[in-house]
Amino acid sequence: MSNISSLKTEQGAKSRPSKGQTSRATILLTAAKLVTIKGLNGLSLRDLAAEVGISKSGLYAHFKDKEELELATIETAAVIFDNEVLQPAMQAHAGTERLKAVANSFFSHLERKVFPGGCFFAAVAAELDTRPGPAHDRVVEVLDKWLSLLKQCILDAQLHGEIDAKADVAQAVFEIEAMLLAANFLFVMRNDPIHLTQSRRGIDNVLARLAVSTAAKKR
Amino acid sequence: MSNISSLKTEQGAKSRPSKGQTSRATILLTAAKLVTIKGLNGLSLRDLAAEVGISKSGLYAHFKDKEELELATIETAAVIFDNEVLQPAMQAHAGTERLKAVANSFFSHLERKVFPGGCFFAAVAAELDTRPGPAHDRVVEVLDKWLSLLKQCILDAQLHGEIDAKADVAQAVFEIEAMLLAANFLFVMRNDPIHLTQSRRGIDNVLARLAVSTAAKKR
DNA sequence: ATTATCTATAGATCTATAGATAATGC
DNA sequence: ATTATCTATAGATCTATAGATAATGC
Repeated sequence: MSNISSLKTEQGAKSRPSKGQTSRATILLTAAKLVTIKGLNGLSLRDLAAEVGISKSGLYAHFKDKEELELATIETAAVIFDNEVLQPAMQAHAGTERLKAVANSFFSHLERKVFPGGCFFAAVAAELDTRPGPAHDRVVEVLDKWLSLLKQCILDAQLHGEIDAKADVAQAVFEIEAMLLAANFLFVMRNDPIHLTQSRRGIDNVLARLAVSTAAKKR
Repeated sequence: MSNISSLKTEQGAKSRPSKGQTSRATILLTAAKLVTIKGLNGLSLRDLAAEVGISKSGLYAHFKDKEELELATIETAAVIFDNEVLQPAMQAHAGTERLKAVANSFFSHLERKVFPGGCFFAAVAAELDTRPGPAHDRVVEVLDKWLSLLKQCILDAQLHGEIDAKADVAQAVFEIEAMLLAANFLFVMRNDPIHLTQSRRGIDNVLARLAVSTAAKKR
């Protein structure tokens, strides 16, 4: 509760936001965090309004209906994820170095609880996987972009000779993604950073195998 | 809708169950399936009653309140998972053979859509990870038992000399679990069995590495 | 943005009743 | 055969809460 609303204090203690300034951005940041705990479905406008500190009707000044709020929340989460995880990793050199940087910034965003319920898109994807609609489609888009980034890292690593040019790229992406998903799942469930270490080592193990073994044929 | 309720026809067309026989078991089977689509939270008594074909009040003849129904549903899912995934695998010899059997029966239960939304416990765990309560605790128990089984397979494999006795068991369990979680996540999301194949190969890759490399030191 | 209000739906409770079974009387 | 009783259910209804809208204030 209070620990969530306190997160908006990042805006600075200097100018305490007057109620009239409780902006769309604040609503969406709060919504994005709450969604990882309660789910898109479980997030009620009442709870959200209370958490933000405005009335329920105040939300309707910013969003036509709940669906519009949900879609905007997803966009906000995508921007946060981009800023917190993707952009920092793009500083690293392409290839395995960048892949490890992606993993590390992902782990960091879990540890710092950028979203209290772990990776926003893992949580929402699991909730929406069997429920069609625009929200589902948008989440799948973000995940596809994420997997494309992982794939590009593998391809670059091949160009740089860091991993075997004959390696099965899709298989490598699957295994890396598996390590990251498991890190999120287990870390959120047990709140034990050991799982981040295990995931990091798991990725290293995958990369080590691909760097050496030229015998890894596809069946 | 209809495809879910039709699943109870396994009881046989011979003795069409009279309304008086619409049993607790039918309710719980239907509930377990629906939960993997709508979530524990998203499952309304109205929807469940409609799906089963009884009135809302009929549900209260079997369960004190929704929480009792949720807990009973989790128990039912645990029994189904045991029958569909764990028991078949226990037929295989202990060690890597059993580990692969567990994975295969897990994949099979996904492909056959024993639960339409994929692995019941992965779905519910993701939903409940940050929401305390008896349901959460019970789900964690089931997952712990599951991870213990994977661990025992690795230990047996070490005894049989199938994998390096110096291998880090917890790390191996993490990596195997990662492959299984990713299989569920991606298969449910895309409905493409390629992800089951990738997961199977991922597990083979982990086991192959542990069988050979005695150089795999921790850190 | 607020307050007041609306409609739909959530979980839950109550009363009535259908159909079956058990106990009893003749 | 009769009466009492049991079990499982339907239908009506209650309170709380969901999303949503209208009128209004600053």
